[in-house]
Amino acid sequence: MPELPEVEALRLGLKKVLVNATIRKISVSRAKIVSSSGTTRVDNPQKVQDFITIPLGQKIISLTRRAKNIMINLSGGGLFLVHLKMTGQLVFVALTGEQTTGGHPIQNQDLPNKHTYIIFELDNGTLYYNDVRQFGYVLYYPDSQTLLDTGHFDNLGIEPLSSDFTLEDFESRISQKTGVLKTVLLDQSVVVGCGNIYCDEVCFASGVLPMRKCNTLTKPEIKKLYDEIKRILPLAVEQGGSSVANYLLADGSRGNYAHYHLVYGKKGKPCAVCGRPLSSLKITGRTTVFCEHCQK
DNA sequence: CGGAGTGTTAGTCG
DNA sequence: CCGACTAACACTCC
Repeated sequence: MPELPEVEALRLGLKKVLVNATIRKISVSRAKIVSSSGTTRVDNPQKVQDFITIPLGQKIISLTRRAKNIMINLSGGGLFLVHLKMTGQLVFVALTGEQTTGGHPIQNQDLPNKHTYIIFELDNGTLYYNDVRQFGYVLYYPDSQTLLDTGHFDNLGIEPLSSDFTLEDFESRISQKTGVLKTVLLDQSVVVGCGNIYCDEVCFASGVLPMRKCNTLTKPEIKKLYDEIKRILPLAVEQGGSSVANYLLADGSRGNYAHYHLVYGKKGKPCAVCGRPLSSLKITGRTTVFCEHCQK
């Protein structure tokens, strides 16, 4: 269930092993995964047919990312768009047996397994797409313009890891908003990349309560939120990256997260700063954890 | 066993 | 334009 740092760490890990690999064979065992995105999911035999035939013989030339989407770009100009949603995983098993993975926390399990829906056989190994809840998708587009024309990226906000993400930009975006902070941070049309974990972590690190209305935030509070987004997300990419590289070293089902979370999943546990028990509340239907004492 | 909850996000409705 | 809610689906935890 990856947020931006996990997706970026996965991209960086896979980039090392996938670039220059040639696609030999593709199998799809659940048509809707490659047929359509969104909530109305329809099997489309023609899309499956194109997906498993057009890319054959092509090389993977690069892996890029927009928000939580990974693009696998092919030598023929086409590309795969991957969104892992809640439980998607990509696992690459090299011919040497070494594994590179990321996304949903990996269980020790056979590959392929009952949640494997796509298998890409490459000249240097095999790439598996697994997805327990099947919300994610891997779509093939003949070129990047066709992807843009779908409007898939139209409502995405600024990339927090890019140099375009400036304090001025963040301030102008957030101060216009009337909603509560957590909801706005979760809203991918403002700043992309924060999901339920990083929203809570950023709010805690910034000393700001997640239920604050955005238009009541002071300039120093906005600056602090901005600084913490710029600090925490790249830090998490690094930490994710260190264990994405080789999953045999990862500590089982908990995966690579949790080591450095200060509030997520810690309701009732002592605050890392003041020791008082952390509180919890639903905001926009999402469990939110915070410290009543340390966050204002 | 039953119901709630899960790192996402599109779509719908008032 | 908003916010609230739902759906897509499988599994785990009380």
